[in-house]
Amino acid sequence: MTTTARARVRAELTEEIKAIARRHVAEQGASSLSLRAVTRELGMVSSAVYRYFASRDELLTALIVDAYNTVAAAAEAADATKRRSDTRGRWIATAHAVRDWAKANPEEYALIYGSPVPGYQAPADTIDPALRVSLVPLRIIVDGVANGAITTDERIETTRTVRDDLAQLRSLAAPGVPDSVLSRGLLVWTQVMGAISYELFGHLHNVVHDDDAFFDLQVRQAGRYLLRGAANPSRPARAARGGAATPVMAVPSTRGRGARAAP
Amino acid sequence: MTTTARARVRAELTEEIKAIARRHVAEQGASSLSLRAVTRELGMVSSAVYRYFASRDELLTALIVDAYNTVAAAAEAADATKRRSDTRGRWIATAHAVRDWAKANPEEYALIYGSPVPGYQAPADTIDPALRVSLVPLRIIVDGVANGAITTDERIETTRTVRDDLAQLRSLAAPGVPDSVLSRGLLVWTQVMGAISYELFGHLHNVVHDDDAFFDLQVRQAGRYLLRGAANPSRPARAARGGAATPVMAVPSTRGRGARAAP
DNA sequence: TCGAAACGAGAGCACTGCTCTCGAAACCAA
DNA sequence: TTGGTTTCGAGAGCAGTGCTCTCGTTTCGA
Repeated sequence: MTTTARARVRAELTEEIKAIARRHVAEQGASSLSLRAVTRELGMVSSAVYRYFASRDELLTALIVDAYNTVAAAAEAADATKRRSDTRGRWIATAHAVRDWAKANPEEYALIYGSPVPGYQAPADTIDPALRVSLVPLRIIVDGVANGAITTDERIETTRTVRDDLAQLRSLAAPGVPDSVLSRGLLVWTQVMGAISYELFGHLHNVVHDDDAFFDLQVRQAGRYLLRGAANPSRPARAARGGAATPVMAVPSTRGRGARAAP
Repeated sequence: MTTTARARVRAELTEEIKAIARRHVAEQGASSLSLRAVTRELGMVSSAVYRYFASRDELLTALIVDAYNTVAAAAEAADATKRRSDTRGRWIATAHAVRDWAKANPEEYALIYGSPVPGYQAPADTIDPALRVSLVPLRIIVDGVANGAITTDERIETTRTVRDDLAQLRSLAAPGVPDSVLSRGLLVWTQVMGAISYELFGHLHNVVHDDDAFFDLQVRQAGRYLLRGAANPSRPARAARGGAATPVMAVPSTRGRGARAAP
């Protein structure tokens, strides 16, 4: 209403600067983003951009915030395609959505989940959007525990400090989720992000060739673990129920036989 | 023997350049590494460094190779402190060693496991040292399968292409390890790296405060999964056959009750 | 011993982020 | 409508960067 013409054109120009910068980042990476190149493309002179962003880092921060929000939106949308009670389906869909976004926007992914570009400071503006992404898997876990899809019989040992951390996280975003499941959830989530980073940053080159199918396998395997936890040690590979701990060294050793095909 | 004086001083100077560059990277990050600053500290003029490294990227590549080798050495040393049959202990020690190195050398960790700094090319010189790191957990898994510490009864479904990838990896570095365990191993390893990256890059700020204890918890939890796989679905939460399992839906729903302490 | 190779110094190019100044335009209140 | 204030873009300039090229000097190897 009371938006003056100047304010409107300012908002538009700010958005335009971000759009061009985003394209440059997507094309050549964040480290080689040049303010001068952006303003050149806008027909402006380099000093003019400082009316809109105080520094190059501030522009990058704006891009980071946008990136967090778009990947969060993608995750939320994928999550919403499944029935709320379909814990496994929601998990798989969310993980794939994040990876798909990452593969479509690798430089933006690197911008937010790779090494921090400037020094080490994470500006306060970025923590809320960053949190928004993590809330998706957390909600899935909350629902999964509530409807029984996630088993809660696992027991963990840890320090008082970690239990406090988990309690705080529970009170903020994961009501009803016991420590063991909360820790398991963080575990599988960091696994998803680690797998995406490993793939995108080339650490699986020449090892995995069918990236799509491999990620799908990993996400399903991790999902199974998320829902059920680790197998009980007192019921080991042996068929025995009578206790029977794992028979260490009872399996024929395959050491020293060199490379050999396996099942 | 036949090393001329010139060759010797050249090797020394090359090493000195790398040392100074490494210090600069550790202090201010890789993105702000300046060749001119390095040569200035050496008392040389900027153009002289090009007699030793063809470009800034080539210097960074040398640092990357060194970083891979030092973290690999740290992992190998930690692995060697445990008995070979102690699969769980070796796993935990190796994971902690990598994290300890990462925390002691965060910028170098970011250099090799963060977003690739230059464009996307991973020079051929870096793939062998990078592989060296991954061989440590692979050896642990090979030994664990051989001596029965790792259960092999899990079954996975995936494509022919992924099975081929796994078979190739098995023939190269993991003899005797079935697909399911190999995939599980890659899963927990990417989890470890994901957890380290998450912590180092600040994604757990204000969520986890006792980083050390939390990482230890996660590594132990992941280690349990690595050894045993996920719990069996065919023996579900129902209180089937003597084995005290989780009663699905028999637990009072905690949704909507807000924050509540959990076991 | 002598030609060739390697080396360091220096100047220079094109580029960067960022600061400062200055005149014009837009805003808002009297 | 007028006049003071704020906002804006342009331009020049500073310090810094990676990298190239040239030019004497030093060292090597036949």
